[in-house]
Amino acid sequence: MQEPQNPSEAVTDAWVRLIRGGREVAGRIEADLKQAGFPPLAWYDVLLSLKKAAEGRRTPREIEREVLFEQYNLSRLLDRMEAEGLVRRIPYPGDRRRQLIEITDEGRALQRRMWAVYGPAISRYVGCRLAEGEAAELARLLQKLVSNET
Amino acid sequence: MQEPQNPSEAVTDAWVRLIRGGREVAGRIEADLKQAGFPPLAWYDVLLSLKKAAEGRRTPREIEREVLFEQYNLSRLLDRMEAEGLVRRIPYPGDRRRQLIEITDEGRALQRRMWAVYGPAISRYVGCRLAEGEAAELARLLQKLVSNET
DNA sequence: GACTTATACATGCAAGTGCATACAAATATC
DNA sequence: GATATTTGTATGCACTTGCATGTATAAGTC
Repeated sequence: MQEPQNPSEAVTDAWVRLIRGGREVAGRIEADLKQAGFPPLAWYDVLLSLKKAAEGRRTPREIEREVLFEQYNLSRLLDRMEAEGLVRRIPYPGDRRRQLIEITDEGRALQRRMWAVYGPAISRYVGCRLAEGEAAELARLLQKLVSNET
Repeated sequence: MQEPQNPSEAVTDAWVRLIRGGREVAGRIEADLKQAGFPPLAWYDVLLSLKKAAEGRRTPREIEREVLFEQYNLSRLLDRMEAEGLVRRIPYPGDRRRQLIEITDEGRALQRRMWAVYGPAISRYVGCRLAEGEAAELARLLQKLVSNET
């Protein structure tokens, strides 16, 4: 593999816009959620991850990997979510180190109510600004950034 | 303007990858910087913003807008950077509410030393994964997300 | 020119995060 | 099967961030 040199202008530009754009759009969407009285996106990510899982259960490790959370960070987020009755920690059969996080009915309900704000926000701040083909192309290019090399 | 509906799958996908990809790549780059003993990217952003400015000076407001920082956040970041001798606060002529932030020689030096790590990191984690045209296309698409509408 | 409003920056306090490390159970090693 | 290593999760502490608000100066209004 080629030793890394200084990046071209196009590459630097893409990188800067990736960060700035991501922050900008995330900020707008988070603002919509907050204004509607909802918790941050991280909560939604966890709820959705659990909802998609079989029986609404996942280990913390699985959630971490899916939503790119630090272990200690997720641990405390789950504390808060459990305190709100959105998830429940249950023992992992056959391994007492582990645990399963299970989404509650209340958690499912919150996920649905958040989507009613979140979905339209994605449309407003992303969908409305890109043609369908552009969105697909953007997704494809971003995909290339996260493959497992280097 | 169209009332926002639920986003298409391509749009949602682009959004999710934007956030996840941005976090992932930023994490890798920050890790390289930290490992080299440097402060976080936010510091670099401020230093570069000042360096590009005429006489190495900008008001906090200008910096905020360029790097998308919260006001209170930048205020405290500048405290830390000033404590490290990287920038200096000087009075703004004709308006005693404002101030000018000026980069010091030490600040310029740090920016250069950080670039020696940062530039190659951008190459490694972005440049190496995209053809030149793809990088340009990515930049173009991301650009569309931050124009001033809605 | 007194009074209100707006702008620029700072700050107390609560909440979140990073880092290192602790703790506990499981697995590997001998 | 005792000991060391690894894996999964939690936590103390320092630092950072968000929110609300404070302070000071400038600009607008009458």
